[in-house]
Amino acid sequence: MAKVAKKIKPAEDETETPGVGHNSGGIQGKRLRQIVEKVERLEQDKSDTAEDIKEVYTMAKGIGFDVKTIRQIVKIRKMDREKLRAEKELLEIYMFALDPELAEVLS
Amino acid sequence: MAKVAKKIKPAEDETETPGVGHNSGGIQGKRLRQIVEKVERLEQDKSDTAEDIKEVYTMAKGIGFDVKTIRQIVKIRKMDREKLRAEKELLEIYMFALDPELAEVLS
Amino acid sequence: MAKVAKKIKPAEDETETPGVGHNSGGIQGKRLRQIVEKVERLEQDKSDTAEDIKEVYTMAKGIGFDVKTIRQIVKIRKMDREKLRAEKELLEIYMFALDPELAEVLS
Amino acid sequence: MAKVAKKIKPAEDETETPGVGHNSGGIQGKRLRQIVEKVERLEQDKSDTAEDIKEVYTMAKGIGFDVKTIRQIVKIRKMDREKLRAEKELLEIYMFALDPELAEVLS
DNA sequence: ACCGTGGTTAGCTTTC
DNA sequence: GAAAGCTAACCACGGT
Repeated sequence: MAKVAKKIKPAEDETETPGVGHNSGGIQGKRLRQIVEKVERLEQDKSDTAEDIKEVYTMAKGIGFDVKTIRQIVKIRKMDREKLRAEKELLEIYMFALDPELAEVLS
Repeated sequence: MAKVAKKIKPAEDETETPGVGHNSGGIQGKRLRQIVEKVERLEQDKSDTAEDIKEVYTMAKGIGFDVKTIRQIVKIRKMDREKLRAEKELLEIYMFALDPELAEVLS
Repeated sequence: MAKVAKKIKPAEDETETPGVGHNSGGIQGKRLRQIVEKVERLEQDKSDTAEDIKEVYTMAKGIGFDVKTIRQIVKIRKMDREKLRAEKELLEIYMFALDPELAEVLS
Repeated sequence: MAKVAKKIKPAEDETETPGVGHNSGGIQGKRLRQIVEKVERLEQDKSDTAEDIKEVYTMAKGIGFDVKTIRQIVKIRKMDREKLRAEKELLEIYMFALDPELAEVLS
């Protein structure tokens, strides 16, 4: 179910009643617009970067590399990194189990 | 099976023998590494940006906004933009139909 | 790895031991075959329909219409429908924000 | 580049000048609408069938089968069929090379 | 080179 | 409130 600001109390204080009330043009409406625009800018960045990645692959292909292979390499290296991270995390859990204070210090 | 460099001719010229052959440590190996690392950096950027977006939503939720609503707004605004783009494209197609030369000039 | 039947209990009851075990020729194997064939029939339908769509476009082209234009029109009309749906959804979210109980009644 | 009916001749005969002209409301406009609606109906069929496939998988999952595995099976069987078809085609080519007339009769 | 499809992942929902 | 199931975005692939 959709709650937008479940149980909106009578709203004495503007700063505590955001959401989608009738004061959309007020201070909160401004805030909302800022948030929306911020998200949109970030999503634009994201797809720009995706474009850049595509370009790199296109270039690589242009000089004779096989794109599919490179994708595989990137994927495998990523898996390696994640595996490493997981192992590191496990190590920390062990350390914490053996000596919580020391683990806290080292982290 | 992955073909990495279709034209595996004797390779007299380094610049024409990319791929991941046994000369991985050579000039092409270096080039490949550069490409892979470039892609990895860009993908890191991309997921960093995804993180930022998440943070914005989390923050918005913290000050009382409903995340679902904001997502929906962002989605609709995006659809608006895409629809506009699609209509513009259709218009161009129509113009070509009516007068290809004029359309060419205006584009 | 592919897990086919997580709960591999001793299987006294056929109805609770599906999967692709060694009893492939048994009751469950039969069931599996039915499912696979059902899916295959449906996928056949799907690509048949895709063929039909292609034929319509080919015919349209044959009588002088521009396929790209028609595709664009279809796409825009689809976007219209989706946008309408999205806006309706947003409206509901807003209504919940303003008065959850009333919204519940109206939905 | 977008051509909608490249080089539209002066159009003396309505039946030979479809496309996107200014007579959109006329006989050709009607024809266009029929085509668009036909495509839309077929695309609806297509996604309905896709829905049906999903349902089958959901049901299969419900009785304990692993969906991913079944997908693999369907895919492999499809590849088999295509391979068979390719081999059959190759056989026909051979037969045609050896005895064109006989091949013609058998096809 | 683009479009459409299929598979994967993440977010949202629902249940315990 | 956490865990499981489901929907929808994302991404890589194959065909045209």
